[in-house]
Amino acid sequence: MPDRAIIDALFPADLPGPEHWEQRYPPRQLTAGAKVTRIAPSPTGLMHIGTIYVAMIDSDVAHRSGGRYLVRIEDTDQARLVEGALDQFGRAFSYFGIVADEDDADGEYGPYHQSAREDIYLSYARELLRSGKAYLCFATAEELADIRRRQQEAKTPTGYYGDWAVWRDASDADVRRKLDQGEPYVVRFSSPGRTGGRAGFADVIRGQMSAEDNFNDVVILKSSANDLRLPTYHFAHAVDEHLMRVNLVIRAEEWLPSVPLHLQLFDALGFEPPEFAHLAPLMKQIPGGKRKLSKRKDPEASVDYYIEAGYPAEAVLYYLRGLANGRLAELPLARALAEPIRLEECGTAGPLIDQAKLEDISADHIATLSGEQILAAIRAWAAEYDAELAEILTIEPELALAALAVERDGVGNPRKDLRKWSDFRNAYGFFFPALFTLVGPRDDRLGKLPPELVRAFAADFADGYQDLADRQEWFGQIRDLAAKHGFAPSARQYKADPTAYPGSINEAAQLIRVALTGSAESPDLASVAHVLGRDEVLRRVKALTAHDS
RNA sequence: GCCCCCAUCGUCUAGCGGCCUAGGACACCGCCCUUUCAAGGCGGCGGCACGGGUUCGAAUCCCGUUGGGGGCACCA
Repeated sequence: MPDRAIIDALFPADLPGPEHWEQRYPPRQLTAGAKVTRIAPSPTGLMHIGTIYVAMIDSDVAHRSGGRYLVRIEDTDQARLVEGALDQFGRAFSYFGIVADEDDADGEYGPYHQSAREDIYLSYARELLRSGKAYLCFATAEELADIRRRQQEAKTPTGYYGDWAVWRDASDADVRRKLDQGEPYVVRFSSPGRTGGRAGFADVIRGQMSAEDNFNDVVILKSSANDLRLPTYHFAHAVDEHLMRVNLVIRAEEWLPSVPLHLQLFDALGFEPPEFAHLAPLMKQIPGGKRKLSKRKDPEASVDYYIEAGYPAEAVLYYLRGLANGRLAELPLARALAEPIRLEECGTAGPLIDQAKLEDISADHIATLSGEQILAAIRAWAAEYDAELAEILTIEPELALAALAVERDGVGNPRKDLRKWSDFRNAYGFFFPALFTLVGPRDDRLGKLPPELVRAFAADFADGYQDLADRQEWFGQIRDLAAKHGFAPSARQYKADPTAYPGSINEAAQLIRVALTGSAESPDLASVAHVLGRDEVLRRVKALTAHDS
């Protein structure tokens, strides 16, 4: 046991002991079986879609059980903090409607960001030091690098343990000398584990597990040279879960190997460990294999990717829930969102994120929405990501509604041409004169039709154009003109003798389609024409009669 | 190098000893519908990684091999 005076001198004299924190954060009064869960993002960059995935599960499991779900910000790595990350977290959670019961804004067990919990960590670190369960380590970065190199050469496990852990049993005199010289130190956990030992533990998803026990004397308190004496993840994890009275830790599988260490930490601290549930990580397909979705390499790993593209939150959530519990993927969206997620049903193999599947889900979902709902969502999206569109929609909401009504209102099989809000500009932008560029007779989109024919056809069309209500009658205008200008009455007849016609009725219709929509693909032409109105139709068709300047 | 996790169509999965000739969804292909597209309808392609066991019987249980993923930081 080290000299207590040495240890106490390292901490503020008025630093409270553990009993203070125990009182300050008493056990929660919850019904039996209530789960307290937490999401613990680190503000070192944009939020990962996996964080939403886990948060959604955390929140669902907590609320189903009558428990609490909280957000804890893990900002112990002060060097890697990214400006604005916290704001982005807020936007991301709110976009997906994942609301915390407790966070920095509201909660009895805070502060909920670790950089404000220094005293708490210090208090428990001192306790471990006093009882000899932790020790001061003065090894420099160079010395540690050297140890690692030699271990790798000797093909022995890397780490600070056994004979390598020279400061573990250092004498008080040696420690005092270093301290007197003003050398910075870290606090290391004195692991009770030994090489070759085994550790068993239960995982809610995977059942009984067994792994090599931890024998590494990990750092629990970072360098004394830092302004803030902050803990490493492992130590903060043990202290925070206990004091926040979290009883179920749901996290990604990458943490599985450190469970033995965490269990040792909980035990050394005298804490009851929480239950663990380790989720399979979200993966990405790459040539020749798959790997964990990486924020650095994969744009679709970031939550912002989905928000900026304008995928409806419900669609993304539905997709994610299906990934968590396959059972939910078979259910209709509304039911799947209402059904509980069951940890026992979570898969153990990392699923690949399938963009095509998400888009299919999203298109199906948007097709169930009314024009008003779609417009409201697009306006909210555009306000943030497409200022020009936002302004146009503000000026002409009626036009937007009329455009969205085409093949949507009153039909059994609504159009599925919107997979995300950013698709709107492409699919419906042509309805708005401000977003439409007139098409001339030589435009590539008209195909191979000779410009003279295009001009003549368009002139004739404009001449006799009537804004007929009946779709068949409206289209009759094209049919009649097509016959007059020598187009084949059907694609079949045209195919039978392609040299006899400039094209078929298809090409004739396409001519008007391109003029009206600027695209070879569009909703029903007659409906489009009605929404556009007679004047706008004529303006666009007459542009086809223009002569080269 | 050491440790851990995982393994059913291209993808997500159902399956938890006989109901499996392995079911569904997405993707893909074909046909139908059709003035284009998006849909929709119908059909098709396509899988238990491999090798040993256990058993009357294995996708399902056990062992091994291979393959994939992750961990071994004063990052989380």
